[in-house]
Amino acid sequence: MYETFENLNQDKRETILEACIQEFAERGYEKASTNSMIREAGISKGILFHYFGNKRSLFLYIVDYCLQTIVEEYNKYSLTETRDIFKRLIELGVLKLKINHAYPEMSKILLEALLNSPEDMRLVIESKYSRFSKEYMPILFQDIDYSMFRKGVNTAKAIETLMLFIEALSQKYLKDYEGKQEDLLQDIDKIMDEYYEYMEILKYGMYSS
Amino acid sequence: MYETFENLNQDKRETILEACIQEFAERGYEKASTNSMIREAGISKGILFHYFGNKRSLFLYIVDYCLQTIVEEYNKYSLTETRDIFKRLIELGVLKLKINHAYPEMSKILLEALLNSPEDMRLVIESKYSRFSKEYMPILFQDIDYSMFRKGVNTAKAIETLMLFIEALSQKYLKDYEGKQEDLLQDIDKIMDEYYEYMEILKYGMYSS
Amino acid sequence: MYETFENLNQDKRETILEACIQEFAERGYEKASTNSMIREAGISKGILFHYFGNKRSLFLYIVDYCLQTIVEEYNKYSLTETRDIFKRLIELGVLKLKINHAYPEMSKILLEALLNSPEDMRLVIESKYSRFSKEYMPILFQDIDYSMFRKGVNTAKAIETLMLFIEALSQKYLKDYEGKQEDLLQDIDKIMDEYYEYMEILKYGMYSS
Amino acid sequence: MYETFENLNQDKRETILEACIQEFAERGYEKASTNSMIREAGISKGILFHYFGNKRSLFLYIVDYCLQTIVEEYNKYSLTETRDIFKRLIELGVLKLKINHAYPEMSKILLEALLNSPEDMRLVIESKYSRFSKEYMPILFQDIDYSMFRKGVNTAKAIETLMLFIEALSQKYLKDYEGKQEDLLQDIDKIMDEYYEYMEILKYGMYSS
DNA sequence: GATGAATGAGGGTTCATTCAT
DNA sequence: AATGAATGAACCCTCATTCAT
Repeated sequence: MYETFENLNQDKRETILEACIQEFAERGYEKASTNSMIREAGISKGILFHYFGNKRSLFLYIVDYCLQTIVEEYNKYSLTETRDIFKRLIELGVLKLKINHAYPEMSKILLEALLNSPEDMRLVIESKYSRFSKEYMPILFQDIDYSMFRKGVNTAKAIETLMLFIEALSQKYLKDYEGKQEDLLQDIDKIMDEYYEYMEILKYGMYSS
Repeated sequence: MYETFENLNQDKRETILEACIQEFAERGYEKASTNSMIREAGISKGILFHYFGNKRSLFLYIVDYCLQTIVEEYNKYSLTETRDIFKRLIELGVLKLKINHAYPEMSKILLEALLNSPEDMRLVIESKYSRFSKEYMPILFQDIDYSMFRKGVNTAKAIETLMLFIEALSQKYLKDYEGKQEDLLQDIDKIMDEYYEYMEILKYGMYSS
Repeated sequence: MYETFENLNQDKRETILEACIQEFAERGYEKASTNSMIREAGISKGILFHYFGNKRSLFLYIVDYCLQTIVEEYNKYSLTETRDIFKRLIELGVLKLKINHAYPEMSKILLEALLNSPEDMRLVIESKYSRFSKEYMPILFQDIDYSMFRKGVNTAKAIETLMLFIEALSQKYLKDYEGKQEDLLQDIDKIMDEYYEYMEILKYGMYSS
Repeated sequence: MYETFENLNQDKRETILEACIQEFAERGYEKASTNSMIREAGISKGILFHYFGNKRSLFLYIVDYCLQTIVEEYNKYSLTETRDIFKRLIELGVLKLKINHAYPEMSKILLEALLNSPEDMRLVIESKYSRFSKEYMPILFQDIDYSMFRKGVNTAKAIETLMLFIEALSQKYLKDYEGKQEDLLQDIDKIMDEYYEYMEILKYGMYSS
């Protein structure tokens, strides 16, 4: 399956992928129009369905492609060696921010796929995600130096707090920079400083002085 | 505009509003079917468009209605008199949770309207929101006792941190309780306890001991 | 259901029915094109589906309409009072012939509906038919004078033989006159004579001299 | 024409023929999918059309092939030497039944081809049939002992009656045994007895006692 | 004010046929 | 000879919107 498509030369393949990604990102699974895709990609109706069978399979292929691309991107950046969970999470947060910003359409597709896909695709998509999570999460949490937390702090709760917060912060920045001309990357140092500033507050609450 | 609709007797008006709200909440703006609405409301196709002109205007009207309803709900509950920002925010968070849970459809519409509406409506909808924010935010932050923050803490940043966190926490709880049989209200005390637990960690980092 | 359609003025209704009947008769259920129907009837795509919901319902409606028309036609002609099964069957055969020839498209639809309709419609269609058969068959066989059969003839077998034969004969005549300019009705007397001639042979074998 | 196909080795040729026959038999001319055929036959799209030009020609070729196969089968069985038309026809009827049952797909194709093929192929197909009939009929009717008919019986009419009846009877049995597990061949003696029973009735009417 | 019949572009999908390789 | 990628018209069906009544 999909091999017809994957035997295409890179140029054409990317043109098609881009057209599909753009359409799915902009309008979501159900509203995305295969007509728009073929128009944009400059291919015929028939060949799109020859490649992917139907809209559903096309979408799942695109989700796979996005997930793979994004995961590769994550893997490119090895996190700094540190046992300080704060440092790790900040790094992760910033990395996430960068990747989200570098691949806004793919990121949008992946997010929407998880939240708003039709019932019958949800399970499939969730399993794709969990495969990634299971691979990545352990790296994030192994060899944390828990001794730095002050006594009385529920470390599990603390870490959950941190992650929730990082997530929320990412969303905020993405929204701020959405559609703006100037690149988020230019401001990345300023953003990291802000991250640190926010995190310092949390850190103070969690670590022993 | 809309005045023919607003001259209707309350019963009919509410039947129509309910039908539209239900449909928009369930299927989102684009997929929502005006046919479903008129079927549910027991009115004719023509009159719906006579009232609202087109689907877009109908949706904007519904968004307004939801926003107004939700804001009124916020205003019903006067927050406890306190100058402690933590207490205020926890109360706000819980209030938000309650209202979201009490008006799940309206809340869903408002959220989706902000996130997923077509390009050409986004600006209009955002401006509706900001009008509300501008009205509500001051109440939330007037007469805060900033003296409780420990020295060196950027209070503006701290408050922003808190709000981001509350928001993220709300989303988490709503997701947890989404579709579950048992009522969120039954667990509200347990949830408030958890809120406090999380907040204690943050508070410890921000307040002087 | 279907009431929108049935409220149409007779002219338009008949134009549409005719177009649909023609298309279904010519190409069968699955191959029949709703596009051809609307083109022929001069109506829009939307309104056809507004009237009938979908192709399946449209077809069932058409089958009902044909069945009703044909049954009415049968009922118009009351069979001669006779207790001779031969006479009855000849009359019935000729009547069948006439009706088939007068309504070739409806007859074709009804036949095809019974033989070649998709699995999920077969039962529905069969039940429509059986309602008609149950009503009509008793009339055909009540008060038959069985004493006329010669001894040793299995009357059940004999009658089955007759009916099979009549059926086959009908098919032959219909095929002979199919598409021919000259009308079967003009030749009906000649045909009846032939019928009698054939039947005399059988009768001689079954009746006591 | 067709010669590239006919130069194939027998194995491949039969694989392809079988795949096409199966598909045409199962779904009829128009709905038959060339895709299914090539999938089943394990050949490429291009070569199928290289062999046969287009679907229409392919179908006509298949019809020819079926007709030829079935005719050969008829010729294999030489009818018992007898001048009694009844015996001949019973044998023919049973032979027809056997062949229909032994080659259900080819038989189905031939029947459908005659009844339901598109306008523009009907004539061509009918002429193929008639060539066969003209060849076979004389054998059936030569040296009949007409002296056995009783006086006053129009023998031509009588024979036509018999043939029509045999045809109708065959259809009945095929329908009865269609899709049934137990084999028609097992019941063939019982069926022949029934044939005789029916025919006795007719014979009594036609022959001089 | 109120109805709902009517429109037609657009939705995803299938398929015989062609043609560069 | 043989492949199968590519085409595009046709398939049934949906839907916001209009308009005569």
